[in-house]
Amino acid sequence: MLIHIDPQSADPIYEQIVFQVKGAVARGDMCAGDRLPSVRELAREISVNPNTVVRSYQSLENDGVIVRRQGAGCFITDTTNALSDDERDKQLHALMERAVTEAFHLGFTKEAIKRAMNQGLKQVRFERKGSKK
Amino acid sequence: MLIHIDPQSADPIYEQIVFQVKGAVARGDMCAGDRLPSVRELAREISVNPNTVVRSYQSLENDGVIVRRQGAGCFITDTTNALSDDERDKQLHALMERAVTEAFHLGFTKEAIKRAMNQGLKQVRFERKGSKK
Amino acid sequence: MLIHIDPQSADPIYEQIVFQVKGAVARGDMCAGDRLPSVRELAREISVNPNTVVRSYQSLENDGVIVRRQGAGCFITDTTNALSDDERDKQLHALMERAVTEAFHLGFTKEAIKRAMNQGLKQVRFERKGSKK
Amino acid sequence: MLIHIDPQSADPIYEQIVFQVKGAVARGDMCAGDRLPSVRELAREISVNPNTVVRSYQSLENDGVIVRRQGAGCFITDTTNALSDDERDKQLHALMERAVTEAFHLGFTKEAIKRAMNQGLKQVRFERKGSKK
DNA sequence: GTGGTCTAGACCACA
DNA sequence: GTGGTCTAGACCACG
Repeated sequence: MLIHIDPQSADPIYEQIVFQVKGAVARGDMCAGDRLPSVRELAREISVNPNTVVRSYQSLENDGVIVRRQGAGCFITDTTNALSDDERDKQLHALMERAVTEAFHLGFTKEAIKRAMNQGLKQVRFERKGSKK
Repeated sequence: MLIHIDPQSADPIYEQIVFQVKGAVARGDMCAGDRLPSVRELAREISVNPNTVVRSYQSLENDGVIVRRQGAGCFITDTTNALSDDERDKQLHALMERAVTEAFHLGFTKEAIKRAMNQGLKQVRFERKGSKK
Repeated sequence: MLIHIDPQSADPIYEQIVFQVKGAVARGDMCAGDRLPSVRELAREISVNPNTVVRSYQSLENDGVIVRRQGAGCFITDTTNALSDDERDKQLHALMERAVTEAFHLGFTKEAIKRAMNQGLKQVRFERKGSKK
Repeated sequence: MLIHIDPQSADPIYEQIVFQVKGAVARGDMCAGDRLPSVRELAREISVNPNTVVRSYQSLENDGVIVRRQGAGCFITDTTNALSDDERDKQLHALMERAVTEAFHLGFTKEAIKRAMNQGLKQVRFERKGSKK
C-alpha cells in the first residue's frame, strides 16, 4: 500500500487514510476484491495508532467502499452505492456546488475551473472497480 | 438574508453560515459593499448563539470574503484573493480531486459528473462581485 | 513555555499570546515541529480562560505559524507564507511605514531608529524555523 | 488636507485619521503651527461622523502631536515627546521588535527588511517639525 | 489526554 | 446601534 500521511495537515489522520484509499480505488490502483493491509500492519507502516486505522476502515465500510470480513481482513467492494437515486443526486449536486463556490472564492475563472475539473476526471478509471486484471 | 441552518447536519453551524454566505456572493445575490445582517440580528433570526455567528464572520474575514468594521457592521469585499498563485493552484487541484473522487464513489459516470459540474458553474456569476448594480 | 501576560495592557490577551509565540519562533526558541502547550495547560499556566487560548491558536494557525491537530496538539509549521508576493510587499511596506512614523513621533532621530532596528534584527534567527537541531 | 479613508479597511476610521495626520507630519507635509481642519470641516470632507473626528483629535492631542485651543482650532505642536527617556526607549524597542517579528513571519530576509526600513526612513523629514517654511 | 463546537452572559470600543 | 474580547461551563471528535 502506498498511503502517505501528512503530519503538517490540519485534516485528521483517519480522514487522510480514508481519502487516500478512496483515491487509490478511483485511480484504479486498487480494485474490487483487493485486500487492504491489516489494521496493525497499516498502523505500523504509517506510524499511527491502530485505533485510528480502525476508525478509517469503519468509515470506509460505512461508505460502501470496503467490506470487513471477520478473520479474513478488509476487501474493496464492487457494489454500486446503496443510496437511493434521489439521495445520490442530492449529494452530487452538493459536492459540485461546494467545489465551484470555493473555487470561485479562490479567484478562478469558469474556464480555469473547468480545466482543473477535467484534469481531475482524467485521473479516474471510470471502467469501474472490478474491471482490472 | 435568507440563511437556513440544519441543526441535524454533521457540518458545524458556523460552517453552514460561512458556506451560505459564500454561495450568496458566488451567485451574485450579494455584491461588494453589501452589508451582512448584524451578528445579533442573524443570531436571533436563525436561533443560534451570537458567538456562533461571530465565529462564522471571523472565518469569512479570514477568507477575504468580508470585512468586519467595529461599530459599522460587516461588508462584502471586492478584493481578489491574496494567496500566492502556487497556493491557489494547489487548493484548486485538491478541491477538484476531492470532488471527483467522492462523486466516483457515489457511483456516477464521467458524463454525469461533468453535467453536474456545468450545472454548478451556471449558477455562479463570474462577472465578479462588484458587477451587479 | 515562558509566556507572560500583562492583564493591564491595552492589547487584548489573545494578541499578547500570539505575539509571544511569534517572537519565540522568530528568535529560534521554538522550531518547526515543536509542540505548543495544550490549550488547557497554557490557560491554567497564565490564568486565562481556555477559550482565550483557543482564540490565540486560531489566529496563529491563520497566519500559518502553527497547525492545530485534533487529539494531537498544536505544532509549529515550517511552511513559508502562502500570501502572494504583492500582498507580502504591501504588508511589509505598511509595517515599516508605521514603525518609522511612530518612532519619529516618539522624538527619535534617523540614526537612533536605525540602531534600534538593527538591534531588533540581531535577535531573529533568519536561518529559518527548521534549522535548529 | 489630504486625508484618505479606506472604507474597505478593518482598521477603525479614527485610527486611520490619526495615522494619516502623523504620517503627514512625519513626511513634512504638515509643520509645527499648521492648523488642522475643524472637526466639522474634516468630518464633511471625508464623510464620517463628527464624533469620530473628535475621537481622532483627542488621540492626537494625547500623543502630543497637536494641541487643541478653545475657539481657535487644532494645531501641530513642535514639542518633543513628554515621556521619560526610559519609557521612550522601551516603546521604540517594542515597536522595532514587533515590526521585525511580523516581517520575519511574512517570510522576508534580513536584507529585505533592512531595505524596506531604509525606504520608510527616506520618506520622513527628520529636520523636525518646525523647520519648514 | 488532545482540540472543536456551542451556549450563556458580561463588559468594552467604535460610529 | 455595531463589532471585539473575555469568562464559565457544556458536550463532542480525534489519537
